[in-house]
Amino acid sequence: MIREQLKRLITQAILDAQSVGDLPAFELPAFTLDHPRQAQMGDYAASVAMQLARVARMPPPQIAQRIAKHLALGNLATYELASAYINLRLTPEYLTTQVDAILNAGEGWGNITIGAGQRVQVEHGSANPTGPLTVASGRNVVIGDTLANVLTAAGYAVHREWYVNNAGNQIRHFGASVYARYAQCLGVDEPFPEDGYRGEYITDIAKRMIEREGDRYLKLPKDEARRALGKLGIDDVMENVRTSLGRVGIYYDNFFSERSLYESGLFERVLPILRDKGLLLEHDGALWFSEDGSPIADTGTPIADLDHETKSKVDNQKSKIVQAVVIRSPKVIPDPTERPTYLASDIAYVWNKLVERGFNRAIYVWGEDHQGDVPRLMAVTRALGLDPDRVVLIIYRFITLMRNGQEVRMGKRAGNIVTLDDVVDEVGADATRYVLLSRSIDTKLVFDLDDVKRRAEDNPVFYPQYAHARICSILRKAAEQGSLSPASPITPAPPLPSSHAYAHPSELALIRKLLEIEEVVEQVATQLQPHHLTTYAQSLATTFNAFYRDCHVLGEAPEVTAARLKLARAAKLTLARTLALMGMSAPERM
RNA sequence: GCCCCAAUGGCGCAGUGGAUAGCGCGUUUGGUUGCGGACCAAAAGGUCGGGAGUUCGAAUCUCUCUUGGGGCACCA
Repeated sequence: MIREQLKRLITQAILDAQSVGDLPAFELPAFTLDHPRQAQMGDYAASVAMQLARVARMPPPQIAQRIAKHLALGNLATYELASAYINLRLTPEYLTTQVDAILNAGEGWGNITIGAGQRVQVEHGSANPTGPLTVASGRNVVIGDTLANVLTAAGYAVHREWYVNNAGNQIRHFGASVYARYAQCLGVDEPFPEDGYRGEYITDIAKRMIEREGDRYLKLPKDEARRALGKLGIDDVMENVRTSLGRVGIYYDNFFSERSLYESGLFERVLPILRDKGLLLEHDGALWFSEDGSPIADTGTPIADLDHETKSKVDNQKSKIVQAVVIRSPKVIPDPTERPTYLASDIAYVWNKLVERGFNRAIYVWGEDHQGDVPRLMAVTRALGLDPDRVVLIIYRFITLMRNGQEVRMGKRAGNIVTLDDVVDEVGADATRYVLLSRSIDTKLVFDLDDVKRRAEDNPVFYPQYAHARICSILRKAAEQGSLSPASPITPAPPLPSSHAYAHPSELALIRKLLEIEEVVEQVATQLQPHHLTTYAQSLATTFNAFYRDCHVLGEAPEVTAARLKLARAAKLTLARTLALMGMSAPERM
């Protein structure tokens, strides 16, 4: 990356200055290279001279001068001193060579290597398999999928996983609900369970069961029938979920069964690790996890677990001491063959991720309702002797869906859900993904269906796609005129003769913007904030449109047209890559 | 009560400890005898919620207060 190259050159200049005595000896602190606010100040600005004032015991401008004196930038960039700032400007010659570099990189353009092949798992989605994929889960899967795309581009070996919560109370209620509808559809007067799922899709599932299996479950003992139909129901739901995910371009490497944590005996193998450390406590017939092994008071009333202590002011959430969380209790789950509690699964699952499968990092994408579980998972991870830094929790805020100026209320139990399919039907997959990505995960997102549809003309959702289609149109026209072989829209052309270096400010601005994609990939991969992609896509399209306005491509002198066609192709490639990272299509026409 | 998140032009939001805080929508005024007007330009619009602190330098870090959202069950 260019920024890293420039940083290395500055570091070298400081070392050189020190070795000849222009600067005194000191340990070089970490420093940054920023983009100056004003373009006229250059492409990058180093404020390192100010940082060094104390250790070098010199006025910052003088330090800047002495660093600059040793700066060996070659033809990469030029520098200017502005007080203590060292401003660097990439040269047109260098920028010109980068257009070829972009086209040569092809589909790999924008990829960086910071991941160094580390194995990272992104677990996302993982909604209870008790109903269709809702638009609320849409934010989860789109965030997770996009991060997975970007981490892949950043050089990580990424594994995409959906955790199927096919155990526990909710599943029991679900099974009972399917059974009730099943019986009712077959004319049996079966009461609907109180904690049941009231959505109509349950009846649909029941009908499909009848079609496939007939009435044979009526002949089984109720408990057995409920369990069996629950299992089949989950399969049915998950199949539909997969179809819905496919419509927004989301695929998984694995669907991981929660139940398998018990069926494989893993849970019973991992639990002794905690027991041996004295972190498991029996109390009132239940089994508890207590991170510091502190005894549980016999209060006679249900123990409110989280009397946390603050271990560190820096990161409360992650380092909280968790004193008591129940792992197994007959009051919660009476059936000893069923999964004990949610935490029990988390214990086995994190072990499975980090030890059995050996991922370097396990990223969990969780909605804000799971925020309270963060300390528990971190505590369990520590207790198992695993490095908590290998567990990364991404907590995103929920979305509010608006239609006709009103908030659409949703609840899976009550059955008034808006599915992701509904939204995709209404506004399309690309717009759905774009909107869900467009805000920081830390802020709540208002998804106004009417907004996205109504203003299809001046809608920011389609702006980058429009720019892409516009480039395609130019390239098509060029092909008709014989300026470009239509068969090879992105194969590299021969390098430009140096006399045709790009010189127009709008050309150079566009190249600079194209090069930024690597920084965006790095930023998203390190901050795990996918909305930077939408910001970049907008500004990339804007920069291209300025080029389009100022620099005519076709009908200029042959060398100029050839050079600008190359630049247009590089812009098309960069737009397409950005859209692909967001999981959006790059249309040739709109 | 404890914990997490948010507060930035009229509205919606970006912003990596660095220079004159940006973008979209909206508003106003303009733009193509040429490649897609789903485009572009200009203008108006800001005490970055209040206060204190750290720092050469704070929208950004710390503390505190205010307001709003979420989480704090032997639920998931």
